[in-house]
Amino acid sequence: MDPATLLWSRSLVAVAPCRADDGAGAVVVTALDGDAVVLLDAAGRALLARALRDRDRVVAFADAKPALRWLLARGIDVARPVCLHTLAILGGVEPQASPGALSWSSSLSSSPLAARAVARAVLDGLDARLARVEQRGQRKVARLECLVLRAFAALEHRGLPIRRARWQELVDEEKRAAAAARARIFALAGDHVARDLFGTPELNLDAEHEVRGLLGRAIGHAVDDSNRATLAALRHPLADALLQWRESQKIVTTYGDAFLDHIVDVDKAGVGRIRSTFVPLGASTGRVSCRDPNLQNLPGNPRFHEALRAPPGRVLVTADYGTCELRIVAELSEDPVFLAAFARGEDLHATVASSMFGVPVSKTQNSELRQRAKAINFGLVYGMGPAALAASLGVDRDVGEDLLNRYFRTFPRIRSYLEGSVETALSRGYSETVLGRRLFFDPDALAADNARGELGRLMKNMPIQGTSADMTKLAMVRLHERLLERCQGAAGLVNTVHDELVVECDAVAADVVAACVREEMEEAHRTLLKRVPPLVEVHVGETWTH
DNA sequence: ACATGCGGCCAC
DNA sequence: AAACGTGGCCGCATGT
Repeated sequence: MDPATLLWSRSLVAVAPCRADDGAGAVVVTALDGDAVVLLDAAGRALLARALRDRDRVVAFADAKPALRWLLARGIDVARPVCLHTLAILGGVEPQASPGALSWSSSLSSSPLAARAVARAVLDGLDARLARVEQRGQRKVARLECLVLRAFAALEHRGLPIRRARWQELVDEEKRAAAAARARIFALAGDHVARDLFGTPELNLDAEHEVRGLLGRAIGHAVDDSNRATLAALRHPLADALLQWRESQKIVTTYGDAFLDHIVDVDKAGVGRIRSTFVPLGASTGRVSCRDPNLQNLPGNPRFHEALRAPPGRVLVTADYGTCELRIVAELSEDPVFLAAFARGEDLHATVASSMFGVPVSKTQNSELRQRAKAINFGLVYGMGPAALAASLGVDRDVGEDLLNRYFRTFPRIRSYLEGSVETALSRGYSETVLGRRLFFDPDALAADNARGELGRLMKNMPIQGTSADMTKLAMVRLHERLLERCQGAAGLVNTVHDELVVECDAVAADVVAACVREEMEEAHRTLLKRVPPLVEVHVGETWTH
């Protein structure tokens, strides 16, 4: 069929990219009544670009994100993608349940013939996948998850800007620090470490059991593990040196050579790009995961964030939802003190402490009480118990228990909300976010005696963490479309870290873009949460700033 | 050469 | 000391 006719006359098409003999690639477009191969020469690209950016045309893919990224690299943007892979996850379709899935879900087919089979399988499978999604009540979630793939494809395509040489310097500094700490360790260890003929210590600091053995010999005190808390509690120079070595070595190994290898396209100003893979449904709660490399756990140290710098004439707009998860708790529990504190823009931790202890509290007045309230606020999101609270505050268990009792006595709505989360999940078999995102539990796990323990914490946490994910993804969809309208390709997302967005744009557009980011994030919040106002903190700078 | 589990640790 | 949620990456050790 004539490609132009097929593309313009159909509101639903399946698209599969493939290699082509000319090397530029091709796209197979399939509708219910025919297919067309579009070669990506200048004319083909123009035709596809016009047809696929049309908001009234749904474009289905086997696995949309890599396909969208492949198309973006060829100047083609898709306004309304649908992703069968995403629908399968939300529909609870096991990978084994769709035989041959691997054969047609690969993002780039080797020939138009293979791509045609993929596109037809997509069209054939779409209704069944949608039915499963509908059956699970995940239609709204599916719509969001499909639309957000467009933003993620663009984010990956653009890449995070980074000053390669500066990052290398920081890693080199850590290499020197690690070597110095290593020398201190072996000096302090003395005869407790065996040495070879040349005096080289025969102990591998990377081997946890060898480190424990050394600690046992040198300090005369056996330890069950060698994690940071244990080493710190030893209060021994050797343990301190080990902690310093671990800290530096972590940077060197995780953010060193392997990380630097991901930097590509370094420009004349020394700014390169990292194009990671984001997995929008990477976490069971609805959160995004990120890999190769993970851009969601970069060192918080400002020196590293300052190495993430836009090219000359460009800036980074960074924005995050302040106290996002506690606002969600306030919304869902309807606790009057929480709601009032957020409505008035108060310091929530101080207000909570003041309510609990009946005395005035601020960052300067009775700040130790504020610290306790903050620890509880932080932990309750995770379904924390008294022991964990005591540990995080460095107090005895019974003190932790008293604190938690006092907390729930002061905020009974929070207790009943959290208990309600568990009851609802146990009776329905799933936990749910504000948008309606569901996490279904294994019936065997629900039937287990300890379902209220480990599973209970997950049931308390999922609606909170998941609603935060709903909000950030909604903001991404809104912002991506807004920036396309406002700035064409000149501004775009370059990272997202759970409750934070990072956008790169021209310096002269910084104020306009910052306002867009704020508005779309606030509007995403208001779409989901009606009782709590949004708090979006926005920064503009040449580097990633907090 | 790959995969898996684990301890440890980075982020939110 | 830790006994709270979600991830990914490192090295080691063990398996195929």
